[in-house]
Amino acid sequence: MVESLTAAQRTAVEHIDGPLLILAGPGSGKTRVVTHRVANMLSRGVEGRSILALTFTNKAADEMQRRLETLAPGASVWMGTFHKFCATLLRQYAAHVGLSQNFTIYDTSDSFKALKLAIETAELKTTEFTPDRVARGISWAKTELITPAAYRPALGSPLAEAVAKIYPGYQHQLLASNAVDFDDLLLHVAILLRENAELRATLDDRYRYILVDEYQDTNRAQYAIVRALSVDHPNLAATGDPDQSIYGWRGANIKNILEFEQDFPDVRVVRLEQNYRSTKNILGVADALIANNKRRKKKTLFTENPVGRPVRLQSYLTQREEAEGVAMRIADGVRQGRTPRDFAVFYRTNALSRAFEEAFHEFGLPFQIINGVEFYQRKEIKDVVAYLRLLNNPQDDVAFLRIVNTPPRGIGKTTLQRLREFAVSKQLSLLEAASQAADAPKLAKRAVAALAKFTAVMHRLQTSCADAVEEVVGRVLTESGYRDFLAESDTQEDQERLENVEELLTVAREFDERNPQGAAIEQFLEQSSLVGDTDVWESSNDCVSLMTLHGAKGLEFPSVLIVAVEESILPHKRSMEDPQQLEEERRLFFVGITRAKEELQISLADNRAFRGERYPTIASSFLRELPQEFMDVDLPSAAAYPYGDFSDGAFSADACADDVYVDDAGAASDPKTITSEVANPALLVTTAAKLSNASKPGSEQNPANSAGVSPDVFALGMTVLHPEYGPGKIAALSGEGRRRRATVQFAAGAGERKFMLAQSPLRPISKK
DNA sequence: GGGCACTGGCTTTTT
DNA sequence: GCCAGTGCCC
Repeated sequence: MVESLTAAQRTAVEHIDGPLLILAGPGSGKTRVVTHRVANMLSRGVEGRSILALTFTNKAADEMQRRLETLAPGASVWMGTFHKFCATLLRQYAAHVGLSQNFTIYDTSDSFKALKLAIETAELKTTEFTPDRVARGISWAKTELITPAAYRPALGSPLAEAVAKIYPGYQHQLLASNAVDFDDLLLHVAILLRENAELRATLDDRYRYILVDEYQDTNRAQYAIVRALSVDHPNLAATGDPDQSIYGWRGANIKNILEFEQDFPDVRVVRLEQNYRSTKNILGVADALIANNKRRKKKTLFTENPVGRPVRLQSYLTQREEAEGVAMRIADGVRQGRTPRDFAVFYRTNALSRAFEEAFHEFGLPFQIINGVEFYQRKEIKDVVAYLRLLNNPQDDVAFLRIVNTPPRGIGKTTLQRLREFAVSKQLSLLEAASQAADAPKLAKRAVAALAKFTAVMHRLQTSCADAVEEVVGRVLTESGYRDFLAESDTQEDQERLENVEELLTVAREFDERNPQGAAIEQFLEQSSLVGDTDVWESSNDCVSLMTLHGAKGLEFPSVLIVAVEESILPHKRSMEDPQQLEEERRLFFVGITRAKEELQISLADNRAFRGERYPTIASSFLRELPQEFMDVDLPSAAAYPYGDFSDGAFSADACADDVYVDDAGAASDPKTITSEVANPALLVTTAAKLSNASKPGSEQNPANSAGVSPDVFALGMTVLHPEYGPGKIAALSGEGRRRRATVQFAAGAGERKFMLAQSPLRPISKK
């Protein structure tokens, strides 16, 4: 097996003891090297159980596992995400940090609720800062390994002061609920290792060989964990690529990889620079782009692959045309012998996916959205899972509050308010408090009875906890009344919810099949909180994949289309000010480009709807960093203003490398760059004005819809005509002017629909 | 106590 | 455009 490797790859594969840093460019066969290395270690007598392979995503872990399985069938090497590893460890040592072994893992929205509870309990006012920002502050502290006790607000930062006030209460709330948030999984373990020398030594010895994938994405907590396990046995192999560091926003510290060599002086560094994935054109574009970053380790990417087709840069008039154009390209490709799964569409934010979904529907192209609204995030699924959580961990207050009145049992705000007061005063969990509700002062008889009903449900369910998960879920659905509640509803939404809930039964069954020895609900819950449903994504589905650029990391496709490459989308608005964040945006683009094996199209639209309104766009400043020698540029529309000089070859990376962060005035002084024209405010204004005139008939004050009717004309009870749904009656109205909305009840089976009147094709056919 | 309608606020990316 | 929180009415 070793023969098929290059010299650099072989060096990495044959390295066993001592620290190793593999700097692996995109498509350089990193996973192959890592798995071969593990196989090599095993064949040299290293025990599987002493090897620990940590990844950042489940996807990466699965892929590694799969590839290792073909090289060394049956090897039992621990592979998984940091979070999963920490969860497993923490279950063993829960008592050390004040948890019980059956603790719950809160996802972001659960944590958010816990935070609000903490704020309420402490009767703190957070008028100044939204819980959202406080949550981020706490999360940041946790990834920096700062405990509530150690937290010191930065001087002169009101937000930090708010965090300082709330953080201890939040952490108390979590511990009282026997729960952890995502950051806690790492934090608790890192602290545990720091403060318990004996345990640290034991684990260091247990996991003698550690591999960390995507090392550039590790945060301080992860770094601390890995370091703590590599003191006596510093056999740490880190793989990564600083150019693909795209998680700085959640605390990833690119320094960890940039300074690896200082951390481990005897490290062997291997550079994998040959790319086996992409064509010369694609790689050329990627390489030129990333050369604009200053904070990096220089790498020379090269490939022996064919030149391939030029990279296309394509503009469209509207986002709709972009979506249709992309769909059409893919449909063409399929006609010429490709298959849908060869294609992927990448966008910066999930919100951009909609236009493509619609266009793909229209063209009859099968597609799947990776990490859209995840299954486990859906309300109905979270509801049912909350029952399981409360069964598994009766202290889980967030779960309690979620389901105590779901389905409705006549338990309202006031009741819960009083119940909470009672619980706090008696130091009880909410479920305990509920079962002693009769003793609570201020609680009405009716409320006590309603609570008793709920606790009775939970007690009945408790008796069957040990059964197969599918059975438990089934009983939850029946006993709780949730299934009947959904089944009796006649809205279509609830019917879909019912289907999803039934789907959860399938998920549970599959889980049972995989864990025949009757693994507890606990594992099922852990899976549901730590593993998204990305596993569903398999190349087995012959679908076009739609995903964010972040989601694309680690994947590859024969043909890639990156869309909406526009200023304030890529780079994102929030990242444009700060040079470091801007570099991260560039890396994100780089990651997207380097996913492509054979074909790449980069596109943008001249105007785009945002929050329901149209805006003219500005081409991404990154585009001018792409060398046109590798490209085929098609910018047909008049509004392609930023590209006036494209054909002059003003786009070499060097020409622009230094003024990436320069403000408008600075860039405008150079007439040869794109920004020079983008930055011309006058030009922009003209374009904007032209566009809004073209796209909005009628004046700003008196907008008319596509049927030429002003929104003001519509009135409650009026009969209206829709070209597709036919006649209907206006059931509700709200808003004013452009934002005026109507709910229309249609006669012919179209049901009830909502419209923005100014954009709808509705027209009145009779007054009242 | 529950349901509905309206307003306002916000939208990056994910374990 | 969407959701969540709020306030109002039954």
